[in-house]
Amino acid sequence: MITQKEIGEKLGLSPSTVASILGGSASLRYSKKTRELVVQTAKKCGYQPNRASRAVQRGRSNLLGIIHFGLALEIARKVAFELPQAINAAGYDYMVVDIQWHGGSIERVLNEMIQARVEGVIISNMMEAFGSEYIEILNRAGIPVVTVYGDDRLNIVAVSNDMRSAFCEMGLHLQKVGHQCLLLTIGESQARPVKERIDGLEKALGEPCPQLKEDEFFQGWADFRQQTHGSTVGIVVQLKTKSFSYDFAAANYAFSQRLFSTDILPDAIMCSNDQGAFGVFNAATERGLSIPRDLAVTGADDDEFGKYPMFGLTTIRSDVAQSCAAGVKLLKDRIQKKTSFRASKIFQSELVLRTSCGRSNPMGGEEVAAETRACGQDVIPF
Amino acid sequence: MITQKEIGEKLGLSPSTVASILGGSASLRYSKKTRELVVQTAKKCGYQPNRASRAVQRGRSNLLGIIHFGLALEIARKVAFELPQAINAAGYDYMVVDIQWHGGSIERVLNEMIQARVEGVIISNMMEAFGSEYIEILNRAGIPVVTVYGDDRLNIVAVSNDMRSAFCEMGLHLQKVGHQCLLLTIGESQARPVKERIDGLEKALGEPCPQLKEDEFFQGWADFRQQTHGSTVGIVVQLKTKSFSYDFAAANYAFSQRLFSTDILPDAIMCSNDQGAFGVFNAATERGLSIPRDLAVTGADDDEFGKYPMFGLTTIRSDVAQSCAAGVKLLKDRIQKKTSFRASKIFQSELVLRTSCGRSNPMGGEEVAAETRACGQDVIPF
DNA sequence: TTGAAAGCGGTACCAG
DNA sequence: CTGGTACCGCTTTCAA
Repeated sequence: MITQKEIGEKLGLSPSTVASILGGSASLRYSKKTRELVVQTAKKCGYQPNRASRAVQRGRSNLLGIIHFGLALEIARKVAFELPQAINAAGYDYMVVDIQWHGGSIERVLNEMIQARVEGVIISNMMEAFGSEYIEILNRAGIPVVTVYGDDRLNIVAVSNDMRSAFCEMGLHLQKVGHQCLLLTIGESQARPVKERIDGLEKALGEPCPQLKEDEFFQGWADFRQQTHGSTVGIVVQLKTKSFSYDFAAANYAFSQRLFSTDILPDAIMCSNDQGAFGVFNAATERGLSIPRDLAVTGADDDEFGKYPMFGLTTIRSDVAQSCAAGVKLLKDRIQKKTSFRASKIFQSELVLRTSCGRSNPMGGEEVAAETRACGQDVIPF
Repeated sequence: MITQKEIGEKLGLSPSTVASILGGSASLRYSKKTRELVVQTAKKCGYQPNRASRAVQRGRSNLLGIIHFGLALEIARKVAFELPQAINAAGYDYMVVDIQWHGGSIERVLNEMIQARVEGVIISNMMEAFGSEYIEILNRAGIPVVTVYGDDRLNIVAVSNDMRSAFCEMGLHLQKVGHQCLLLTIGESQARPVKERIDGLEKALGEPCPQLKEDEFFQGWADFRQQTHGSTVGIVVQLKTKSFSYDFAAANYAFSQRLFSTDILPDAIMCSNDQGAFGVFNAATERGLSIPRDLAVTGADDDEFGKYPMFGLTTIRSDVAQSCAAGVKLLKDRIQKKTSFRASKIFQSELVLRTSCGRSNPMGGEEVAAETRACGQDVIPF
């Protein structure tokens, strides 16, 4: 790989001349002839600036770090797709790391980022495993952090969509079409996105829901169903999920198998995301149950698969590009010290009504005709 | 972020002393007291080496580049998961880029890699869009290239699994259980992994198959089916897929809808991958067809979803970790000039028999009982 | 056992 | 218009 110095030697020019011309900063002061000569030679020899040298000299890397927690969820892949574009648009380059790629070692991932001297970090779908001790590591290194679709309990700047309003709307709709016993499945996380889902359901029901672990739930399920028959109720069931991976499909599949084997069905199962809903669908099919005839199922995230008539999944859609762009903007502001205070951002989502929740009008022809409804409002707290 | 120089100033030591101790190379020559002092101080102050400075001085980045073409396919995500681990195990760090993240601009991605001075590049699931002009760019920059599950027509070192043997085995099995008219759907790529699938099917049939574009296929389908009734035949149908994205599910869904609307069914549809098979499943369900009662469907890649009883998808399983490790090893050898010649590697795969291909014995209890059968042999050509 | 010094590939400032 | 020079953070060699 050719260097500026070598180009200078080739042309009988000093390295600083070549540097000024290729660096672009003061290139206009040089004669057109020299400029063209240098630029042409550089191109001919395939010169590309050395990012590392530039970073050393400038004292800044121009890099933002992106941290993922696995890309199994389609929503995470949407973020993975949008963030780099938003970052480039903001004039930064980026480096991507997935906690899973390092066997779950968060510390190692953070050290890589610090060694690369990233100027800021964006964490996608931040899980609880990312505790305050890790935020502290980044703080000590002077690296600001923003999370997109993550937990904001650690006093981090967070961008998210208003899942509370969305799940409330969904709960209201389920009631409207006649469902009374609503079951919400969540994972082991107690992070904000999860809390919002629960809050939303409770708001729709007008009362708090019991929140049970899987085993507790099955101990009381039969009695509960009998006693509450005829009234509108909700239960939150906390499923076991592996840490560092979102195996919602498997968790909801296993839970549904067990649930269906009791032969006592709720009216609707609301899953935290579409992956979970697919797990319910699989268990239902296996058991010979039909959705939505025997029970309704809903998800969240608007995965591609849910659009197919096999599922026709009622879900919640968020504008991922919007959130990613906002996250990058907030991070850039923090890097440039434009904001010293916490300035999270919440966007509204859309309720997408398809067939799985038992709507009256059936699906259309070639494509599933989906209604959508805006949920929540764009909010800037603090 | 503290530097070695600053640690030296703090302790009244010269920067080179600090450097030698923290760099590890010659640290044993220093007194135990000095060593511990430096190491403790560094830890206390959160010192982390500056990757860029180190790269500048050493003249090498210690980085390998990973290029993806989208992570929608589960097999691509498996590669994304395994490669970093294999790379770290080989003593390198890595940078990851997805062509999709840059709106499909391969050139831009390559320039990022070159500017980061990666010492080698691994391309995952390389598509045809990655033409010889791009290989040429990397060659000129002196960067060796290896592809895992990619095309090897460009004279690149390639690691792959023996899809020819696997598809042959699958074709033979389908015949064994009574299927005669076998339809193989492929995308627009003519890359080696695709060719191998076709070759495998043709080997199983003992004769070449006609290869048709979607429209051509439907022109002759009814006649063809009638004329070949009672004999074992195969057709390859080339579906339209978007470049830079593997939307196999959508392509196979659309094709199957059209196919099923003719009311003339093949005995089996073999898809290039499981995603495609899911598309067929969706179209079949929509049409009220049952798999495998009305027709058989097979895939490849062994996606998680295919294991569920909803699909019970017969598929082909490859050891991704094995291929990734081999790819990294080949790349490392090329970087260290241990191999000047082409040395690709082919591993065997496994045929996973589930219910979708219409086997006699039905699925078991909790899990789908799958038979598996080894396909092909580990081969080192050249 | 320690430190001085050269150098990696750039950037940026200033003198001529 | 062009070139000299200092410097960024780190590595490595060699002399003390």
